[in-house]
Amino acid sequence: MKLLIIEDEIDLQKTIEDFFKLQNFNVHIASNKFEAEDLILVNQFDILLLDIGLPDGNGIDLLSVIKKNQQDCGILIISAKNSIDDKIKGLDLGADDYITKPFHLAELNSRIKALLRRKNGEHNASLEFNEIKLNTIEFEATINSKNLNLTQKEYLLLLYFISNKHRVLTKESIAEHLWGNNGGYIDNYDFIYTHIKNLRKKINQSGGADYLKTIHGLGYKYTDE
Amino acid sequence: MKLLIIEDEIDLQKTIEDFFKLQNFNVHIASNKFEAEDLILVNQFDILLLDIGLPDGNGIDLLSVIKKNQQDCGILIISAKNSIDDKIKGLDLGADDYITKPFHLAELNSRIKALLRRKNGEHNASLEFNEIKLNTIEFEATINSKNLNLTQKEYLLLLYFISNKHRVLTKESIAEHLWGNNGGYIDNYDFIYTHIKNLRKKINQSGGADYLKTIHGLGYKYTDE
DNA sequence: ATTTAAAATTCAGAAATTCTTCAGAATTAC
DNA sequence: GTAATTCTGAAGAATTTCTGAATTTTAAAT
Repeated sequence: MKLLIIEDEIDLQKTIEDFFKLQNFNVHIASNKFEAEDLILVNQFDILLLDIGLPDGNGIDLLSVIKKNQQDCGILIISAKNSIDDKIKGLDLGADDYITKPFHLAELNSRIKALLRRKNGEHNASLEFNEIKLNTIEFEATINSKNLNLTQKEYLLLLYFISNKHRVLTKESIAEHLWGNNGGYIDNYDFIYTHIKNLRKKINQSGGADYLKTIHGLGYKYTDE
Repeated sequence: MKLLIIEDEIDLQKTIEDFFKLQNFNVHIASNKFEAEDLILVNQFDILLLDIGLPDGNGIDLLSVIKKNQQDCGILIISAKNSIDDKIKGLDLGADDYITKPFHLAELNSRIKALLRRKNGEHNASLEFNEIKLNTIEFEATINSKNLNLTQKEYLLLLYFISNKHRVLTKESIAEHLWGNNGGYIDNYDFIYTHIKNLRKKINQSGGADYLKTIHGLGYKYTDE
């Protein structure tokens, strides 16, 4: 899960970063509009935390850039003042939720979780594919209700495949999603090969079918066609 | 993917060239405005890397030539640090992104990838011709929604034909498009024959008609006339 | 702080797939 | 009919992917 924090207060930045890194989020940080725009143009995020009060101008201006360059990104606005104006403006311009400073991490957390739930709920009804089910709360994968005992990377891999079933995922995009390698050039895919191999083996040993297909020269696809 | 590098520093030129050739880009080079204009008038590029500081004048002048002669080309400007950053960014010169020297290849790479993503996102209608469909995102060709299972070269070949249907494509231009043989002399077309043969066979075995005609002495044409 | 176990990554060789080359056959143009 | 061009199947080369094992990293427990 890729998260961008746009926030100028270093302390708050760090607190939020640590908190979500603990939950295995792939966390990126921008301290001002300029840095933020740079990252937004180049990366795809799942969640965007946007503080309105930035040193180089009102963060609301960023919303148009975000909307133009982010496909399916949940946007949560942070504002210092309890300014109704900003709230309306922000939600109007496409933000998904709104939280005022100061706030407890717990609240931020539950709002983000709710956002993710809504986002996934929309067009990802249940994370399951034939006999395989993913429990996204417990980070657990089961096959005919038998636990697959996946490691973290294996779980993330399977999650990525199942939430993009029937689509070819290139090794580059897999690397980007699982390792946060942001469009960077990779010359060695050995670790992907290994994790794919191990994932396939576990699925197989639990009686799952060979849904994880290799598309030679491109990447992989999870499908039953 | 056809890339033009307009850059006078030989070292940088070479570094970028090697890097993108590794990724199967079809890389062209110009060391000054004069050379660049020559290439721009004759070729269509997907990505144009333009260094502003050229020996024979400010590269910004080239933008009008580019705009006039390039259909759908992503433009990435390279500029020396602190020179005219703000002007470039502020002025609407028609470039899509810019990067300041010195930069890491990884950053250049991710900016170019992002540019391509944005560019493709705009108009990604799937190409089709009668019963054959090309999904340009998944690099997949289907015939009556049955996957043709093409290899990369076969797919690229079919893509080239279908995006130029009813037109005769010479072996020279096919070689240039698929192998990046830029105007170089070719004395052996065996590999084209072989790929054409294999492509025809796969289309045939999936029930497609013989749309890929040989124009003896000239090349090939994809048509139903 | 040390130890221990699990997970992630790297490595080297094997296997599979794709690409290119080749030689001979078929087709076309003159 | 002859020469040039195109087609074809098969072999060789190159590239990509797979695999088991070794190594390093990480996290947990003492």
